[in-house]
Amino acid sequence: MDEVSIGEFARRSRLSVKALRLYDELGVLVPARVDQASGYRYYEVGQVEQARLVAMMRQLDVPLAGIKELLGCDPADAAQRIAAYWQEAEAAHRSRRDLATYLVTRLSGKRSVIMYEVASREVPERSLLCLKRNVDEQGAWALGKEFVAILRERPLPRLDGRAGAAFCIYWGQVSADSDGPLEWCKPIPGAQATALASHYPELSLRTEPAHREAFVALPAGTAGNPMPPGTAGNPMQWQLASEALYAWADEHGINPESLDLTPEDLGVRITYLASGPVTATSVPDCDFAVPFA
Amino acid sequence: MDEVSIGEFARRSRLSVKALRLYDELGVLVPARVDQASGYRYYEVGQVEQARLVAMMRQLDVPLAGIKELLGCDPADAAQRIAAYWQEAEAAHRSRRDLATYLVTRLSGKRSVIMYEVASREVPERSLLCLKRNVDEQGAWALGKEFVAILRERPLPRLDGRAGAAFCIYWGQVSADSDGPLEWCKPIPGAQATALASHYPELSLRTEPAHREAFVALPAGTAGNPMPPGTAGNPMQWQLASEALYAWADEHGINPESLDLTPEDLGVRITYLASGPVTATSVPDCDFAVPFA
DNA sequence: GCTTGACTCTTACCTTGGGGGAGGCCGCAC
DNA sequence: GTGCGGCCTCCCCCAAGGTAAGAGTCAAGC
Repeated sequence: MDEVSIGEFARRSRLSVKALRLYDELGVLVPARVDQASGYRYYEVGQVEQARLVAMMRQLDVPLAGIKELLGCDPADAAQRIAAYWQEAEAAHRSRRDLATYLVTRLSGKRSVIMYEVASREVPERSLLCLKRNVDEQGAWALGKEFVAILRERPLPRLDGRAGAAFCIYWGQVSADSDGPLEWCKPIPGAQATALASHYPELSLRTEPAHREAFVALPAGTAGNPMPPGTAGNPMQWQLASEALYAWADEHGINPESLDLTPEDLGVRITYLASGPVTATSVPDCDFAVPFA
Repeated sequence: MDEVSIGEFARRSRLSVKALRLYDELGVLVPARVDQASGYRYYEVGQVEQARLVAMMRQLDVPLAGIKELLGCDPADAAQRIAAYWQEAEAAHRSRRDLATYLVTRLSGKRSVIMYEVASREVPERSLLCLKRNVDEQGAWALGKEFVAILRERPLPRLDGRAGAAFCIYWGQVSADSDGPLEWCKPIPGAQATALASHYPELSLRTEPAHREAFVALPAGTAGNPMPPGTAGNPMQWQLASEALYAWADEHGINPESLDLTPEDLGVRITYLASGPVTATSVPDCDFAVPFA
C-alpha cells in the first residue's frame, strides 16, 4: 500500500503532526482515509506534493484559509494569485525597510532624519469638483473608485501634470471605527467651472483659495499606498512623512503650529500622480501635502 | 498640565487604547501616573515620542519583549541591535522571495523548476578530523562554534579553497526534539594525517572513501544559513535544494534512489565556504551536497 | 448640584497557527 | 500477555491584540 501514517507523512512533508491534524480539521489537507474505528489518519504518498505546497505557502505567511482556496482553484490561477500576494508582501517589506532605516538612523543620534524630500509649492486659487462623504476604512476605497468612475463617464479638459491631478483630503480620521469625512477633489479650469460642473450633478463645485503647501513625494509601491493611505495598511509612512514635514518646518523657520498638521493627520491631502488609470493592481505614485499659513 | 488621558494619548501616538493598556501591563510603556482611586492612566505629552518608537518597532514585528529591552538600553546600542534585527529580516525576506518565485514558476506549469544550479564533483579519498555529537537545535550552533574554536587553537596547514573547507554532516534529524548526530569535519592532507590528528585530542580522525557528490550553492545571506541550516530557520531552502537535486538526477539519468537523499535530508553535507572567520554576524556562503553512487 | 454623555476601568472571551501534555486506544514485536 | 511506540482527542498555552459587557469617572451644560 502507498498509504502512510501521520507520523511518516509528517517526516516526508516536513510538516509537524500537530499541523497536519489542524490542516485536516480545517479542510486544508485531508487524509486520504480515516479509519472509522480508531480515528487513525492515513495519507497517500502522492499527497506529499500537496503537503509541500502547503508548507511553502505557510512559509510565505499565506493564511490557511487562503491556502485552502488556492488549492481549490487551478494551478495557473493559483500562481497568479500567489504572485499578486507576493507583490503586496514586497511592497510591505519595502515600506518596513524605510522605517527600519529611519529608526536606526534616528537612534544613532541624528537629530532630525530626512527620509523623504520635502518641498513647498504655491497653489493658486482654483475651482474644484468635489465628492465629500463620511466613510470608514472600507468605504474609503469605494469612494475613490466612485469618484474616478464619475469623472471618467464624461470628458473633462485635460490639465497638465500635477495641476490636474485628483487628490483627496482627510478631514477626519478614517479608520474602522471613525468615519471622518473624506473629500475627493479634481481641479478644473476656473473659466469653465460652472459650465463643467453642471455635467456632474453628483459632484459639488467649490473654490479653493490660494495657499501654500508643504509636501513630500511618497515612494510608489509602498504598502497601503494604492488607496486609502493611512487607512489601509500604512500609518507608518504617514508618520515618516509628518516627521519630515515637521523637520522641514523647523529648518525653514516655519512655526509648526502654522503647519496645518494635527497628530491625527487631519487636513492632509494625498495627490495621486498615476498617469494611468487607478485600478486595483496599479500602484500610483502619490504625494502627501499639508497647507500652511 | 501636560498630562493626557489614554484616549488622547492613543490619538497622538497612533496606538490603540487596547495596545496601550497591554504595554502598560507588560511594562513596555508605563503611564506617568495612574490615579489610585479610579485606575485612570495619565500619560505625559513627552511620552508620545517613546510611544511612536514602540509603534515603529511593532511595525517591524519586533516582539514586545524585545522592544522593552531596546527601550532599556542606550539609543546607540538599540540602533545597532535594530540594524542587526533588520538584517535578519532582510535575509528571511530574500529567502521567502526565492520560495515565492519557485512556487509561482512551478504552479505556472513548468515541470521542473531549477532555482539553484546543480553540479557534481569527484571527492578523492581524504582524511577528516571530525567532531561528532548528538545535538539538538540549540546545540547545533554551539557545536559549530566549538569545532571552529578547537581548530583555531592550533595551526593547520592551509588547503586551498573548497578542498580545505570545513563541512558538517547531518546524520540524523536535528530539531528541537530530535538530536540526530551532527558531525563537523575538516579535511587534512593525508600524508600528515596521523601526526596532525595527535594535536587535536578532542577530534577523531577518519578516512572518507572517494565518492561523487551532487551539490548546489546556496545563496549567501539566506535566513538560517549562517549556522545550523535546516535546523535554524529555513527548511524551505533545503527543500528547494533537494528539489533541484532530484530534478538534476532525473535529468542526468541518475536513479534518484542512488542519490543519498532521504525525505528527512539525512546525510546532507553543508560546506561552509566563508573566507573569513565564521562569527555570529558573518553570513558564510555555503553549499548543500549529497553523495551519490 | 445634577444630569448626561463621553470616557475609562476590569474582566473575559475570540482570533491564527500551532506547541505541549494528559489520559486513553491501537498495533506490533517478543 | 506485555511492553513500547505511535496515534487519538481534549485541554491549556503563546503573542498581540480586538471586541463586548458591566460598572465606575470625568467634565460640561443647565
